[in-house]
Amino acid sequence: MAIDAREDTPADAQQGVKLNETANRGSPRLAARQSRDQILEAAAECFKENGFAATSIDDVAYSLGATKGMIYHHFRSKIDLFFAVYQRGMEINFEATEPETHSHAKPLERLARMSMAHSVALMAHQPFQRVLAQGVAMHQTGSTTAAQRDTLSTLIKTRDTYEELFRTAIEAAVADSGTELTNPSLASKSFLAVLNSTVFWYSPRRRNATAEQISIALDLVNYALRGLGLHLPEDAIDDWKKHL
Amino acid sequence: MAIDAREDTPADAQQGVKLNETANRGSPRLAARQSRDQILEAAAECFKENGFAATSIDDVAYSLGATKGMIYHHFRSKIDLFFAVYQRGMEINFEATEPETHSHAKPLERLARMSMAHSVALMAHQPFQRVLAQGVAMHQTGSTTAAQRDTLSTLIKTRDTYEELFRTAIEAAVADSGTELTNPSLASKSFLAVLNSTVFWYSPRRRNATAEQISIALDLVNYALRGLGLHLPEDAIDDWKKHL
DNA sequence: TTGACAACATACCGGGTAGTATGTTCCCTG
DNA sequence: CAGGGAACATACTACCCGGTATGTTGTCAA
Repeated sequence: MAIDAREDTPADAQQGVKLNETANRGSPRLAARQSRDQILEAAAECFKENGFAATSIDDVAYSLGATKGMIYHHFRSKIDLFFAVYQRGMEINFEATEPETHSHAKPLERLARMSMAHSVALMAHQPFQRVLAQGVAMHQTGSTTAAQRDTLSTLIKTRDTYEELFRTAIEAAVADSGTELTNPSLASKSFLAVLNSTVFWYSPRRRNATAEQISIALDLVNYALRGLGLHLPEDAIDDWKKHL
Repeated sequence: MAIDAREDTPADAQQGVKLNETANRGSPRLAARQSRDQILEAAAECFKENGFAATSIDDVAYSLGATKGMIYHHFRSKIDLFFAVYQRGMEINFEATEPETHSHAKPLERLARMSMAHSVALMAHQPFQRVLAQGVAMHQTGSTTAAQRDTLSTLIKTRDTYEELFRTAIEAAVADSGTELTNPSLASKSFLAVLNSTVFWYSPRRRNATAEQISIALDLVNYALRGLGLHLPEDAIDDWKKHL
């Protein structure tokens, strides 16, 4: 009986689409998890659209066909909801990229694989990624209370360790190529700036845009690597092109 | 008598610093211009700190030691103020970069000079540049009324022509080098992404940070050019290093 | 001198929104 | 088959903030 749990298509999270009123009947814990996930996706979409400050809890609730009470049942405050979305965004990135760091491939190929994974994940989960960007901007400035600043700092540290993944991979690849970087910190910042640039202009064309995303990612990775003085071998490129 | 007009140091635009109460006595037009400029800088700072939506007119007024009435005397609405700041930011960029486009130097050097000018201006006027970024983000999403969307579109077009400056300079430099770009649009986007990346992490150390800024800009331009498959000649690099 | 106007400050209004307090409806356990 | 609690919805409040209406002061032109 626990399985009238709906397989929600993401498209279900649209404006005014009432949640199945007989839903959330199974294990309460499971139901809560699903609701929470739906809130996170809806919130990510809203935050992406209008930014944190300009998004009201009612906006998020309405996009779920639910009410404010529901959201405050799952999250203590608006900022808490934002933090949760941020965290989910980081989880997405880690799950996409971290496995590649354990690859036994050569440093250059490992870096390339990480970069491709990162870039594609970025385009595939745009709303969450824009929230990440907002969170970083938030951290540089004023997030009112001390408690908020604390949690935010914690979240940013997660991001820092994520960037650290690339930093070490970059240095390994450069060292392996026999060259050297004048300013490793700046280089890795620039490297990620290229990969992250899609956040500001990319929006998926249609369903199953993965081919398009891979193609873009390949170009970006190529550019970013050349900036470091590295070059992706032809066979590796062809390997990726098969996926499109 | 028109010159008790103060030479305002930027540091004067601090929280709670009352404007000289006997100021703005000279030509009313001149006084208005000064007030307007002060508002623009204060607003840029506030928008940079907390973002457009989270910044109140009272915030901006308070940072000037003035009141809401003063600001509404110079600007019709909050969004109008934002647009004015945006426009000022674009003016800054054009004044810095556009002269270099008329240079008779070789395409590569011209592109390099443009990029350096752009990058340094970006770091020297950070608050305005962050407002530019916000404006772009705003444009991608929802800016309520139709009139606002119109003016915003106009402003974005200014930005597009600015990017066009780089686009053509990039293609000229690449063509001159004998190579070719697989995807010119993506390449120029990546190129600017590198140069613009400072907006998200750079904050000036102390007074007269121009040396630091030039040094950073040089690294960024180097990276961005290599991404295109180009290389800045050593003597050009040395030329810039003299300025530091 | 006067009065018109620029350049503000003060006072106030109304809509929107974060957060809360309180129902209501199921489910699941004992 | 109670009744406790999870998972919401409804109703309400208090506050913030954009915008306006109005007051005040100095200046300049006639």
